[in-house]
Amino acid sequence: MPKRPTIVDVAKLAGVSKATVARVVNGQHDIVSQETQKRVVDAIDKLGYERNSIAGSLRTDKTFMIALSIPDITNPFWPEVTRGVQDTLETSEYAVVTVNSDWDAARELKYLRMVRRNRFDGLIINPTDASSTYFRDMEVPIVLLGSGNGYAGYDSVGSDTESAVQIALDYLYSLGHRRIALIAGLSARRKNTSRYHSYVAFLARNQLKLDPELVVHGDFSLQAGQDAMRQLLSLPHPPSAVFAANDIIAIGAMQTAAAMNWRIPEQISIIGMDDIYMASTSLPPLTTIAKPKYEIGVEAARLLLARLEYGDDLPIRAVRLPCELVVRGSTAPPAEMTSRL
Amino acid sequence: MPKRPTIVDVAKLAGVSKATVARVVNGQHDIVSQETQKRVVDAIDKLGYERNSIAGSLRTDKTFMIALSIPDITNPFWPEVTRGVQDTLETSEYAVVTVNSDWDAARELKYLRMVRRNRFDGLIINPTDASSTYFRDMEVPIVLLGSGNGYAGYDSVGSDTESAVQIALDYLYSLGHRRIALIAGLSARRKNTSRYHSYVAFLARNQLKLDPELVVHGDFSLQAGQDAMRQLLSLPHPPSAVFAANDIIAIGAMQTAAAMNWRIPEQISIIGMDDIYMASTSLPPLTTIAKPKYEIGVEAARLLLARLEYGDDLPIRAVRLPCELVVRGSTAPPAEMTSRL
DNA sequence: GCCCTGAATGAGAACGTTCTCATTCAGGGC
DNA sequence: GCCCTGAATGAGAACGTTCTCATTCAGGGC
Repeated sequence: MPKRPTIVDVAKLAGVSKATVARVVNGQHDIVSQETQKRVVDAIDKLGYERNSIAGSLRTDKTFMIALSIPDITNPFWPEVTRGVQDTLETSEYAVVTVNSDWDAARELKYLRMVRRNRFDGLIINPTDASSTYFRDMEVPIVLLGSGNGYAGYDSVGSDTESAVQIALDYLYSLGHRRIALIAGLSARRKNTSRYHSYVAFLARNQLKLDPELVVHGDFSLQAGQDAMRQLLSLPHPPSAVFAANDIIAIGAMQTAAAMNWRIPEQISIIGMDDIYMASTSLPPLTTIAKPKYEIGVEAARLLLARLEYGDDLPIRAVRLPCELVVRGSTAPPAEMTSRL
Repeated sequence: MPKRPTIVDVAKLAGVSKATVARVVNGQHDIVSQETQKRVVDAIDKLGYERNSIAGSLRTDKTFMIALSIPDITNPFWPEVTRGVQDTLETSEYAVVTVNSDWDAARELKYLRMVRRNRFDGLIINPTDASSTYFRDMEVPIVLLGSGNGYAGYDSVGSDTESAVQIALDYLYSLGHRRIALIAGLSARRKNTSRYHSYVAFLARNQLKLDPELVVHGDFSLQAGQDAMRQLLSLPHPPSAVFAANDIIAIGAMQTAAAMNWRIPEQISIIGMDDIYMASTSLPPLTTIAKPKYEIGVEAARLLLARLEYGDDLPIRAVRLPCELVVRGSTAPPAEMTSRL
């Protein structure tokens, strides 16, 4: 395999110094005379020269590589976020290395070390709980995906979950529902507590009584949704509507309802959160709160680009993007409970 | 921001040459005396030295970066393949840059140039039709995702779609179905023609007549599945079962069937292909042919690693992984058509 | 005619590794 | 005591850029 041509080969063929070739390659056209420029370009074409960005990175300490650390690309929430990050960074010539932390602090730490070793220019990360302490030594701009709670000093991008929950619950209320259940995610994690708080606030605002039987906890799985729904529908006085902490739970809940011969939405309304692709393909299609997934990715990339350009001159920003109610087929006004077959 | 320590700083502190530090850092412990080794390790710890892999890459011409080019990470088929690639390459210390070609040859070409410029060590790609000619100048090992037809000279990993289609159709036949429709993908693309051929072969093998009305073409979208199903169910003599070219089409078909008040699977059986996550969350859950997505990614990464290690000494390999029938709730023996409500 | 200015270009160090040779030196054989 | 061997270590070039200064030189002002 013949060696690839370098800037020196081009310089020799064009009869100029490598400094001049570098000027042409890096687009400082104004500084090089027309005539010289042409000679250089011709030589480049003739040799098929391509700039070696590794060598450039060594000199400039800039790699144009960014790491994106997410829990799992296989989880339907993340591909769109990833796509938003990729599309935005690519237009500025950055390449994105996506890694999956699997919510595992040890894996995450391994990737943080990779970021340092490979001299990546920046990091966008949905952090595990443990990572805060490691960030200190990163020496590289970091943008957080998520609330950013517990990570002072970094830009962050998240969605406005609190008001989104209010929108969902208000919608169910406006349909006439008064007995509304909550299937929350794992109570140990902060964001779910926030959903619970929003739920309590909603009840208070509408003078509704909090019925502990209507609040079920579980993780974010299909199974959790199925189990929770079985529990709710077995109550002596079941809810007429269910708000699930995410779409996967909601779809699990719908499966159980269908299996127990409850008709959705005639006998029970269900509303989810996230608006993953599946939400539109379930039967019935799921009413849900759409999180701006792609935009979250775009915005995170923008914050990082700004930080890369201006460094610490910029104030820390915490961007909260609005969510949106998407009404599909899983919600309707409540029916008389007695009409159940 | 203080400059990061280099191998020279370590050498100075440990009182040895940088060659010796390099030997320790690169794990050639046997060559360095115990005593010297300890001094070097202590110095590394004290300074917090971390090897600069950019500088190493310049010298060794090895970047430990791999590019993975897929159509779109947002398409539910690809995240699992991606995960398989990432998990496998990471254990060999490679980082993976995932890019989305969007089936666009110009985008793809842009990424191929990036691979060259950044001196990536290898490429795993699901190629657009146009790319064959560009591969010549890549000077880097390439593994193809897909059939590899039309790209002689490269390793490839795909699934055995032909026999998978036979398995699906045989299953429907074994349930008693004799009037089986095919919703094919775009006929312009080779792999769908292959599905059509398998369908025709199945009919011939079982002495069934080919009814052109039972073959509908479309693209791979939900919409296409919906339209095709409407067409099929409006026939004077509708099919009792439908084989869809992928799960998205199948789910679209189920939605239309439900909207037209056909009961699945009692009145119409539907079978898909791919086994994306959604297939298990639809109502009813979709019977489908599971493609080994994660394994495809793993195998592609393995082929690439082998090629990176042994170069042209290895023969070209075309791996075909078996598919598997996953029976869920969308298929059943055919009912009397007259029992339709 | 001389000097000054600024445009155009070149020389060469530097980035932080790796890797080839060269050098040092202890210990054993005679 | 001398030589040889091999283990341990060091010197310094090289990878291909970028970038700072230095140099060249044409043209204009006086």
